[in-house]
Amino acid sequence: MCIQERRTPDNYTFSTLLKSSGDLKDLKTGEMIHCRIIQTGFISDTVLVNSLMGMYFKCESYYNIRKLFDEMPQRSTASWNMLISGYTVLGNFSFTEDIWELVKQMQIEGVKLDKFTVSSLLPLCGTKDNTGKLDYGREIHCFALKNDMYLGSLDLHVGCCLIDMYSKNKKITLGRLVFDGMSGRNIVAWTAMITGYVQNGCSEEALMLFREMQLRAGIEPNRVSLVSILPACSSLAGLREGKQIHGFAIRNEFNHEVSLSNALIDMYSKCGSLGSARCIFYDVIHSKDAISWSSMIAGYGLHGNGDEAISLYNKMIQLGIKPDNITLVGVLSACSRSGLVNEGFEIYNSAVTDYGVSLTVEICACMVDMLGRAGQLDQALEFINSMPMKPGPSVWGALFGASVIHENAEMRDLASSYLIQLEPENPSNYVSLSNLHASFGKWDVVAELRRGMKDKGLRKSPGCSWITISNEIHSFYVADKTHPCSSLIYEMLDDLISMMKGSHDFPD
DNA sequence: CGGGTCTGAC
Repeated sequence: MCIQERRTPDNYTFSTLLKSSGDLKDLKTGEMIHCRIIQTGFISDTVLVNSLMGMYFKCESYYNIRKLFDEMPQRSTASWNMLISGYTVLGNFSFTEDIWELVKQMQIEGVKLDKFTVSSLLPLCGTKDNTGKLDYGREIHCFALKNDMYLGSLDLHVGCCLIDMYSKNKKITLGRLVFDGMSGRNIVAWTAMITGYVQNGCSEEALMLFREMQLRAGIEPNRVSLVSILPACSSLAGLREGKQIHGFAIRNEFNHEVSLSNALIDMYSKCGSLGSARCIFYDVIHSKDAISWSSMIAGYGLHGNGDEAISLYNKMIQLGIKPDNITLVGVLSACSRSGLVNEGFEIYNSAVTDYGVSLTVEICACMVDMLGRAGQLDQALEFINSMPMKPGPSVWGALFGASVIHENAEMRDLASSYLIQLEPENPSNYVSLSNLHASFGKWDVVAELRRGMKDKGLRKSPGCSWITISNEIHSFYVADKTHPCSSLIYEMLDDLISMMKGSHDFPD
């Protein structure tokens, strides 16, 4: 070996090393570099401390970010952004103060908020559980408008965050406005908009945009965009569209990704093709996750196959995959639909005590539905009274449905009064009650309910079902006689109804 | 020195 030249590392050396150890999530090496930075006296370099915080962020070591932030002599916008990023992962309550107080503090100290700050704050303005902070989101949007983020065109990252924020707050038209105002839209922007439509129940718009992206903008879908669009196919029962996407995924070798397989399992089972769903499920050999199992279990339940759902659930447990609250909803609704009350109760108890599944209002609704459908209305009410949280509309809705089936007027009226109290603006609550009274011939009650709805300006969009037969969509509404084959269809429907009534599995 | 879109539920 020749004589080695010993050089002192400078801030660029450290910065590069920190980036690498962060990307590798190598906390140990990162900490060693941190030591060297202290030893060499670089710890007063603001940019270098920001790099350190970035490394700790990537290594998920958030409390070190706070410590560095508190101890640094000079802070730049990037330092504040790092701290805010830590908050976005940990949530508001893990550090001592409120994040919005922090933003206020930032402004008091005269630190300029930049596009990074804005795109870290926007995701906090739209949570999935509807407790979004739309007002804050709008304010940040204004801030972005007034500052340099709209110079030339809206920064793509900021734009995507805005679309996402508006769609999580159920303001999809505002999201679309942002989308239309963005230039140089890339696949991420298109996918953010498509996802917004899907999450707001606008599946047709989502599919239209997905097509437009490919045909007009010439952008090839990637894995994420395929995963985003598949639920739109599921909710429209669009088997054709779903199969096309599956084909595209195979051609582009996305089909071995778990997330895509999971979305396909769900799509196939909701589009009536349980066999295809099962094929995908058994094809994902190595990397099945809780979502794969949950989707398949729910699929069996959806097709009335309660026993299969239960045995798959047991197999999942045996293999050591931890069920979560959504798995439990799937298996319990399968039990409910197949009348497997005892089995359902057993699963419920073991999930809560053995696997630590935390109770959600959806799980409770499943239990009420299961007990209620089986005619155990008193037990259902007892369950509601023992719930650890406030029973929501889904819970009372389940009790209402069961009381109607089992003709328990007292229970029905109790459930109905809660429903109307909880959701006075939901037309379905009045319509189902009105239809029920109509079936008894109590037209005065019907008239009163209808008048009440009219006074509130409530209208229910009529239920609709449809089927695609050789490229043509045939749709049907209540008492719809407009289809050319109408008389034939009703004839068959009558036959089916009498067959079902003749079966022992039906109560009437 | 830092950022964006993503699958399962009554």
